[in-house]
Amino acid sequence: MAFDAIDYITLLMASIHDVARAARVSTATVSRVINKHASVRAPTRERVQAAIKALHYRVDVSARLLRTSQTRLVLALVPDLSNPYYAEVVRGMATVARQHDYELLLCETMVSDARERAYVQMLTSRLYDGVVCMDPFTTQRLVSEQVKDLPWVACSEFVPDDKVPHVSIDHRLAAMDAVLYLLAKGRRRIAFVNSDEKYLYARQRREGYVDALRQAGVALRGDFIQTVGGVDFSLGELAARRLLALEERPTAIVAVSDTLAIGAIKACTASGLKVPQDMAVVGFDDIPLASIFEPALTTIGQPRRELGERAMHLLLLRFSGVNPPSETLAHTLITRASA
Amino acid sequence: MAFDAIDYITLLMASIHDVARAARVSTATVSRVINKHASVRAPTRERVQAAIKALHYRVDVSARLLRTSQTRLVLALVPDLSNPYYAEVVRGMATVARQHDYELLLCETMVSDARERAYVQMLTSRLYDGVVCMDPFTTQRLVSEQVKDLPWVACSEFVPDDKVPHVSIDHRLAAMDAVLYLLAKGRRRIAFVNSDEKYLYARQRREGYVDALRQAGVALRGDFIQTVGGVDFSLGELAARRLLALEERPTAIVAVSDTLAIGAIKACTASGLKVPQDMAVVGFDDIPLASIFEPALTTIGQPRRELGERAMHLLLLRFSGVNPPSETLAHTLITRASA
DNA sequence: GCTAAAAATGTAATGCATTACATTTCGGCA
DNA sequence: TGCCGAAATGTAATGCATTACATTTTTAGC
Repeated sequence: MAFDAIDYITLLMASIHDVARAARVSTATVSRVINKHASVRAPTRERVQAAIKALHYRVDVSARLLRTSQTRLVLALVPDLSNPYYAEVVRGMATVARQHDYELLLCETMVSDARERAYVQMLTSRLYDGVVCMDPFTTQRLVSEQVKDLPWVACSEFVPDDKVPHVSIDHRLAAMDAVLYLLAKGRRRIAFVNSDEKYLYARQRREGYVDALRQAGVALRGDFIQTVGGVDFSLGELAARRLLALEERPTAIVAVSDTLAIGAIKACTASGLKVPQDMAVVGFDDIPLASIFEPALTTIGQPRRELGERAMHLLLLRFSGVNPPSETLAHTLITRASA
Repeated sequence: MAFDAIDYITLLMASIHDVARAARVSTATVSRVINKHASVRAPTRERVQAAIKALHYRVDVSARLLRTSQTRLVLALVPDLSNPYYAEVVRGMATVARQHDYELLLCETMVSDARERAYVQMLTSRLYDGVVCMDPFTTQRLVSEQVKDLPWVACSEFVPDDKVPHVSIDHRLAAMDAVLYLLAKGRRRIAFVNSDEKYLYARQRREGYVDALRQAGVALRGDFIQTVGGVDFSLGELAARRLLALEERPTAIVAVSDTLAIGAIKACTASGLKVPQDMAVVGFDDIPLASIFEPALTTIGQPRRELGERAMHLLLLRFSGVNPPSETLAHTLITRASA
């Protein structure tokens, strides 16, 4: 590629002054053209637009930002992109954001630890007009202490009793529903596969599991609760293997995510058990795979897209100075083959 | 919460001047403390840090940016987050980026169409020091014409013969390997399930499929190529159903993604076929699910993490003014139960 | 205790777009 | 043709951190 005139100009990154000079107007007029103010005459506007084009001019967001302190950028903090749960939630957020001329950016937060400084730096950079946080509530509590002046809403995970608005299902009730369903099907020996109690959902679902059993008068067994620290398929397998190694095996498993449930099913069938006959399995989230897997997964469906949409709506409300109430959306028990 | 002094200050968003005044130093000294210059005496530094803390001061990135034109932010353009392929690639990018003090942000680009303006605006905002693009090459071509002055590398997808550095596997060869493997297993009637040829990988893999059959002297059949426009499980099912409806059914399927392959298997078993006996299926990408699914998926593995890592390395090289050569990484055929 | 060199700190220009307010130009009407 | 109000355009201040260069303070050596 030759080093021609256009490249040269591009290299210099034309400013609004260059455009103004080229179009023989003032910077104010250029700014008016850029921001579509009505009071610019057509010939002037055209001259300016031609200059913008010729010079490859683009607004420098940082300079604009310096005056308007608005980026129309929203940040979504997603703990783990390999968890298919988040994809649809994020899509809900992005859709609503774009309807209102905001752009959604994502940051995967759990990639490495000991990044708290970078994390806080990012949030205090004033580069984003707001944040939707899906991080574990344990993290949220820490971070929100340090980040005071940024419109902030929580989605799925939230600090209970906090003034930060959030959108979520009722995790405790959802887990109860799963357990009650299994009880209704005649299962008594119900195990619980949990991910990591740094997540509120994990804590509350465990509580729901415990409460449901208690209500039904079924004795709790500590070794029926397997907490494996994540939601990978392999961790589901691990949990199931442990459960199968017990003297008295469970006959049903509630897992806090579909991926764990699928891993568990895999381990069960691998050791010759039939699902659901020998082992009923209920998952959580109704990820796309849940209906495809064999056996198709009975699961607690979350309105994932809606969760994202509502979360973004709450954030937009915060932008306009309102402090909206939190919302609890309805979950659904989706019965398929696995239980 | 009471409207106390600290809230008030926070509301006003203290600037470097406020800190300077509070610490009885100049703004230059505050700046030096912030940026960890050596030449500030300990007592001064402490005074400044105390003031920063007391005033809840945070650097305004847009102002800093205005002078330094560096954000240490890198943008990754990801077409589709629900495709599990990308999660690991992105993780590779993020890891390398953070090692070099860059933060990786993601933008899901295929959420809605007719967004090209927003897209270009985002890329010309000068808010990012560089971009790693995984968008379909058809899009890349269009966009890169409009975005001239941003360090740019491509990952997996790329515009052939372009000067933009990229990292990818050899898609054509990979598809050939899949087909050759099936041929070696004695299958002749091999179908191909494709996603969307706006992706280079789709085009090149189809070419590989065609070339492999041609080399083996197997006649091509147009109806054995099913292009379904995406990689959802359900599209895989759709493609398989179409193939099964043919007078002369294929006995093997190569799908351009594991999700399509799994959908196809599902459709096959649903109509009573046994995989791999009646229908051998080979997928692409070796997503986590591939080894968990029943039957476990034979697939072409991509070094996903490494693709991301290398792509970010290329971008970092671009930052230092180098125009590095593109890289082709090795794929692997991973044989499991499905073929 | 004095001086020169080094270290610490300060001054002020700079980057770029926005916008309140000031000025010029235009169109319409007498 | 001349004048007025409206429309169009221009002027210049502003936001905030960085940094070259200038100035002050400290330190070391004698």
